[in-house]
Amino acid sequence: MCEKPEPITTKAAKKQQSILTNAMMVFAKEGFRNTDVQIIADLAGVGKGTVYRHFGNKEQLFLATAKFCVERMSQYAQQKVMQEKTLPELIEENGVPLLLRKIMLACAEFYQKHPQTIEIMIQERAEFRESIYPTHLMFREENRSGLDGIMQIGIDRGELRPTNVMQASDAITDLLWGCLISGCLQGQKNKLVERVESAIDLLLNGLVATDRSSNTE
Amino acid sequence: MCEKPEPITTKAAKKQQSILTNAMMVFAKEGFRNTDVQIIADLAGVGKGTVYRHFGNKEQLFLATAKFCVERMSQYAQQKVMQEKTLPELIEENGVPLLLRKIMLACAEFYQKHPQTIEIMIQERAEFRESIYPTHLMFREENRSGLDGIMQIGIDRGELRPTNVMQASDAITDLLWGCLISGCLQGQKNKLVERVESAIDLLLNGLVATDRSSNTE
Amino acid sequence: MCEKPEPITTKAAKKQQSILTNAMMVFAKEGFRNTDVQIIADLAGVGKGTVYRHFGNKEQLFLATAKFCVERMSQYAQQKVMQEKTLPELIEENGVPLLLRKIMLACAEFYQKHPQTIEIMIQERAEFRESIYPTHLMFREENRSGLDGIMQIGIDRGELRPTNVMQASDAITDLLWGCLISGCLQGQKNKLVERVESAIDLLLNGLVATDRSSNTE
Amino acid sequence: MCEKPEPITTKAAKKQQSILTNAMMVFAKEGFRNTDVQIIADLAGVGKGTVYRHFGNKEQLFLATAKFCVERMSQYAQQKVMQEKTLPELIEENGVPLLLRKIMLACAEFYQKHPQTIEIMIQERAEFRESIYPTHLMFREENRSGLDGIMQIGIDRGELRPTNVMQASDAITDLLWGCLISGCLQGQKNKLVERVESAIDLLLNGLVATDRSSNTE
DNA sequence: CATGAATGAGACTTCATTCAT
DNA sequence: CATGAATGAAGTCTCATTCAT
Repeated sequence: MCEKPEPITTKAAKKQQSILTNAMMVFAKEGFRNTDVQIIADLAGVGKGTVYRHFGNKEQLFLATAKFCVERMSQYAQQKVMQEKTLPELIEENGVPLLLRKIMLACAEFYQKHPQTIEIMIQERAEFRESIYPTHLMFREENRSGLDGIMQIGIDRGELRPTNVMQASDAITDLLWGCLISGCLQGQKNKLVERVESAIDLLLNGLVATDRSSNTE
Repeated sequence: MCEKPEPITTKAAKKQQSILTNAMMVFAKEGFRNTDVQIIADLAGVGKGTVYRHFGNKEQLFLATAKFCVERMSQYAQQKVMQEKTLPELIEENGVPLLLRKIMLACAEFYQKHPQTIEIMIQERAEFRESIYPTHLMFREENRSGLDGIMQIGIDRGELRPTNVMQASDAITDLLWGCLISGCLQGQKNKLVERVESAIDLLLNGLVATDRSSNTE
Repeated sequence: MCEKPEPITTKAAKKQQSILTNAMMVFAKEGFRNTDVQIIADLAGVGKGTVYRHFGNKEQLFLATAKFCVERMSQYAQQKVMQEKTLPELIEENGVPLLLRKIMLACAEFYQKHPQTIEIMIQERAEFRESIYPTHLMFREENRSGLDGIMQIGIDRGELRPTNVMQASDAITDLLWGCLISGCLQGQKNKLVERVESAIDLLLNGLVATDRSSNTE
Repeated sequence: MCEKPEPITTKAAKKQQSILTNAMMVFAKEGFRNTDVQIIADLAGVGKGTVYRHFGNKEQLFLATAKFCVERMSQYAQQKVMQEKTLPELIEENGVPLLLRKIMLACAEFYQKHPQTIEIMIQERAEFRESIYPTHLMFREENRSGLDGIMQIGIDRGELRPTNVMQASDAITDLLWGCLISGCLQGQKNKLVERVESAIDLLLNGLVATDRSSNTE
């Protein structure tokens, strides 16, 4: 039961985790510039010096926090969508449109549970502007080929209209982010999933009436 | 008629304009917290005290700047789309889908010309979070009924699929914002229009292949 | 009586003077690193920000203080020795050996009155080491040609032994500094003049018995 | 009796030596306040705690370093000058003036080889000011009687002019220090010996032309 | 009404010292 | 006895805001 898993690594890691978790909360709540590192240290139950020992300076602490957030998101979505299956299995099971929907909803779920992550991304841009490449976009780039691949398969399978795959990837991701950010700004952090859901459905099926003989009938 | 364009007020107004314009540039480039009010005063060619006399404090200066940005955007889009015509005329001329497309592109055009506006919106959230309602969302709310109305007409005319109008409005606006922000973050401020264009087209027509009957046939 | 001399320049200059004077005292008493700029500000009766406004940062404040010290020394010695006369007049009046003696004693007098200056020079070296050229050595370089010139004249007049002028200049200045520093370190800041006096006399006349004929006779 | 040269003590002594040697280098290069004890510990290959165990605190470590420097100097000069001979033998061999010259040059040689020692002395004053009696002056005091004695003998032997012995001792030592410090500050650490040599020669023989009888002849 | 010098609260960061391991 | 992670006091510097001129 009590397997005693590497005590040394664990203790140091625990402390780092604690600092990052609290940093996430405080940065999200107060904003980067408005955050006093002392507060984070206090909440994490460590001295201010310890925070600096581990992360160097406030900027690096923030960047580490941003990375931490995105990684948690990545893990969550991976687990939620994949559930130990392979991509072909998932496509076979769901079909491409439904799979895309599931992926987006999995992301939305995470952000609804941890809306601080969105605030952190906004803070990151607000503070660093062009000087760094946004953490969550790095995640997006890393997974872009996956998304593009799925879309291509969807087109090949005749489930998606034959469109430019990259533009479609951008559109679906931009839509997700638009929903998340607007949702946050409107103070509806607890309705992110449904907002994303309805938006994705509209994107998948289109707003325009498909001709459509049937309508006039 | 209006023979004396009150020179005094005008001079004061000019100064305010100058301050706001420079504030916009500096806030967008440096971020709210990283901006020294002195710099804005210098660029505007006035003393620091004057800035404070006109705007009270740094926060109010920023908020005035944000409002200034959004109003400029509003004017631009209005003019670009309406061109002295009435809404019914526009719909008759373009049809609803094309009109929606035009509206979105007009907005995108403005933001591509003045990407600082996007940065300002990000700064606004980053600094004030829940404490104020975002300036650009106020614009969105004000024009929501217009957008909703157009969509309803589209549905009634059989040009749009019969969907929840408010959800569709949200989706199209979220998509716009997603494109703008992601475009900015990716350092592609000069491709905002084409990004919005391809995304809107996808949203209008949908990703999923329609009347698949024909495909399988 | 009350001539009202340029009030603007004077007021700003007065404040700078006040800051420098107090900086000199505090730096000399506490050492550069051990000095809190706040203390200097308090003593000068200004805010900390004012000190930074005028001098940029602590290092520049210190360097300005060092320069201030050396300039005061320079003025003092100039006035004390020259007394409105020209160099030839002085030489004619005193002869070279006596003039050298007077110069050294004038310097020594200043340092005895303001021993902080010596401490400042020590601090300068202690803090900046090779990174800057010592302020008081710059003064020394500037006046080197003068000293060398006097010595050359002394040799030409047969009052000084024909030695290497530059080495002699170095020796006499090094002796001065050795006296000043050692005097300070031994806590005999109020005996600097007499220490210098006796040392200079020994250097002028030499330690070795001049054979010499007369002695053995 | 003491056949086992206590290996434990020796090992500890080795560590102390290593710490002191490295402390000397770092203190001389970085200055007292700018030195991070961690750096010394790293260079010495021990933990920071060990440094504190051995020396108590940073100040005591520095003072120990200063003492270490002066002792090394003392040993060097002793060995270089005395070479297993007694004082009378040396005087007989060289005569007093030449012996004085040798002593000064021996000191200068050491400082030229280890100019850090000079920096350490400057640091000592810069940091501690009146609070401690300078380490190298303690050495000077200890050997003062020796120097005074030699001078007295020189006078008695008719080799030196009959001057105040203590003043002469001070002058010659001050001259040495003036040369060392000025040489260092001018960035001529590798010319200390020649600087001292020429200065001492001038002090011994004087600047003023002697027996001017011959001149007028 | 405009100005910009002065202010000082506030936040980052360093590093001497301690102490649990 | 050695270590080095943790601590927090202390000091630098910035900049929003004020106010005398």
